[in-house]
Amino acid sequence: MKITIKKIAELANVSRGTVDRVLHDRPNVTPETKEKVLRIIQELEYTPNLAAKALSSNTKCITISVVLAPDFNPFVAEIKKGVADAYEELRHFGLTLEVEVISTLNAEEQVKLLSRLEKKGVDGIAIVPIDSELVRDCINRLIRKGIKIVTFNSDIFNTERLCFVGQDNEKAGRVAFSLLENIVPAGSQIAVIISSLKLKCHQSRLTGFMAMLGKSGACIQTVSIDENQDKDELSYDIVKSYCKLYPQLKGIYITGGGVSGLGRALSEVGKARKIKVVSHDLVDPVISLMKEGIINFSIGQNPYVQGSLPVKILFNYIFKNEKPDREIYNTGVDIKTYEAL
Amino acid sequence: MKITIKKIAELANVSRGTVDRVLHDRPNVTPETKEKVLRIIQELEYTPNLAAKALSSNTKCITISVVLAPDFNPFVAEIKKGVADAYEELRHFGLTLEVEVISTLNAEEQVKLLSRLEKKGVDGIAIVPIDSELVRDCINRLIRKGIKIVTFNSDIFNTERLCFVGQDNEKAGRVAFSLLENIVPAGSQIAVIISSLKLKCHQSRLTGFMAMLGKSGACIQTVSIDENQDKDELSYDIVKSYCKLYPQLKGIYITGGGVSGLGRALSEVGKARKIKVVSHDLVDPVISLMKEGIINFSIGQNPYVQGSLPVKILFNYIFKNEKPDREIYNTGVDIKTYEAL
DNA sequence: ACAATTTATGTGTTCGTGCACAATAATAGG
DNA sequence: CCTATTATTGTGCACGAACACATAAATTGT
Repeated sequence: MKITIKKIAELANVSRGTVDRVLHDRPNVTPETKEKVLRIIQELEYTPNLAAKALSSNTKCITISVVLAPDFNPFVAEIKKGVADAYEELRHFGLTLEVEVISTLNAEEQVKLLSRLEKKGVDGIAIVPIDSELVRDCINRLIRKGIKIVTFNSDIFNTERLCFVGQDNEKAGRVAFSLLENIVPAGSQIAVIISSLKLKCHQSRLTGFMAMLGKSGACIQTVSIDENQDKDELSYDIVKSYCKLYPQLKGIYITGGGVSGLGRALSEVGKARKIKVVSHDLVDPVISLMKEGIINFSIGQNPYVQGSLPVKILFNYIFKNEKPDREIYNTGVDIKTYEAL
Repeated sequence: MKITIKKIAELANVSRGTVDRVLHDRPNVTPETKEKVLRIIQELEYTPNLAAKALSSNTKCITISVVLAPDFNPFVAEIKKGVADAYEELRHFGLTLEVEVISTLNAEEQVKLLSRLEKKGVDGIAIVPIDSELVRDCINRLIRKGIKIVTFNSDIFNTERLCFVGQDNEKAGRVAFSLLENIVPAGSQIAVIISSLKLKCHQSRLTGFMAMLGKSGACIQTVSIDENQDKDELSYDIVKSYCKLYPQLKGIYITGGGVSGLGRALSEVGKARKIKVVSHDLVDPVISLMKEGIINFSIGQNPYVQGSLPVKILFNYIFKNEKPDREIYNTGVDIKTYEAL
């Protein structure tokens, strides 16, 4: 049995127009009428027919922009695929989509782009925000203007963004630990190279990793934690010094970039494939090193979903008025070996 | 710029009705008219507005049935979630969905169910087919009657099913090898327990696994391959004899069920956590054993996609007349540790 | 009390397709 | 040549929601 506006109107002894006004919370309806209609709507569990909705309001399409930096590369392809699929699914409902790619990780440029989108009058934005005051203020301004914003891949705090779609970094850290624990002998010494202790996502990875260490039965020991700022040169130096300081070192967990430097150092000191390595993401240097067997596992974060879900969330909110049911949507913690790519 | 049937009609100097006839390949259009209209359609890259399409033809909805056996359990929840999400996405286009659960792996019952669906007049069926002549014949009969069928999770050969959605088992086998190679010392002896050498999917897993052995640089050796018919008792006996015959055994790859028996045997001979184990799927006994550390990795196969994709494929074919672009859709080879669940 | 407003409610039309039916053109049969 | 038949083409309406506009009821001011 199909519930339509017309049917509700009949049951409530009012016209279609009145039901429409109630549904859209428009003025000029007496409280009693409104309540009566609302009750019937709830009783019959009315849900609007999206096809009809799209058809009738297709003159004024929804516009959603996806903003992403093209730097983290093999990633971006998957993100774009996710965005494209979501669009294909939703365009029939009157969604217009624009993908804006900024070529730098520059906060000013991102703000400039956001301001342009604001002027253009987009309804929603999915963005990988750069964590800076400039961007934060800009995002909050757009949100106050009624533009809906979802962050993905990397979050930005103190904003009223709808929600965030990205990895559960603590879980990723726990998984990294369990992988290392599996591939090194019991009691082994392992070390951690973290991008920056200041960055939330890397902090979380470390937190998750260390939490596992604290558990009973943990059979490896962490001997050192160093920052490499995602830099190959720093990784290189750090790994070289590790090999000197800890000749018994059996594993390294590297939370971010700079894997090439690590690979070079390990090869030079003849420890490649002897010291086991767990890294993150499936960027090109990681894939190469996995192929060579120098990196044993890398933890992926499902860029496809990071592309598709924000678009869907924005659409559901703007078009269907369905609020996202949580503030953080975690994409997978995907364990990858070279063969599993 | 939006291309509609009306616009095409104007450009071709014909009526909407004629364009409609051309679009649906209906009779009574002169070849010249048809060609003219077809040319314009192609030139303007007309794509029908799905919303309008759904709206106009929502009296005669498409009906798709999903048939699955509830045996492989935690799985089924995810499959159902996938089905539900696909439905939620497509119901606005006039899709009706029915999920039929058969409680046995009995071929006759499955045939009975299929015949019922046939009489009922469903448009499409997504099914985990039981590999038997009975089912094969039945499926082919329904297909000849015009019912579209997609298989998932497990395929059935010599049928004209639209396509199959399931795991790439050879890849899974390769991944299993790489996991074992990572977690046992170089040169270790490992053994394989396969469900049945007669079942295609398990064969493929073994093929993938052995292919890796053949590669240069493979640093483990396989000492034994045995069938356990998914039975715990057989696993138990096999593992016990392994431990006796190969005191140096360091790893086991088990391609199917019967993991509990394996776990029991390992514990009894004091080899639990000493012999590393890679298994398949995330059924309850596997999860328990992963928690205990007895199974180190299990390879999942993305039941969510196995639920959602067949529904989408059927819908696209029946509603939009879009043929699937391949015959086999591989769902992921998901490496799982207990922490990554 | 009556016109001018404001507030509440009702109606008609639009979106793009699909399909039933109406109208016209072409052909066949006598 | 005219009618019966068939092939071809054209038109109207329905689907369900949104919105502009039309009407009716209630309120205000004088």
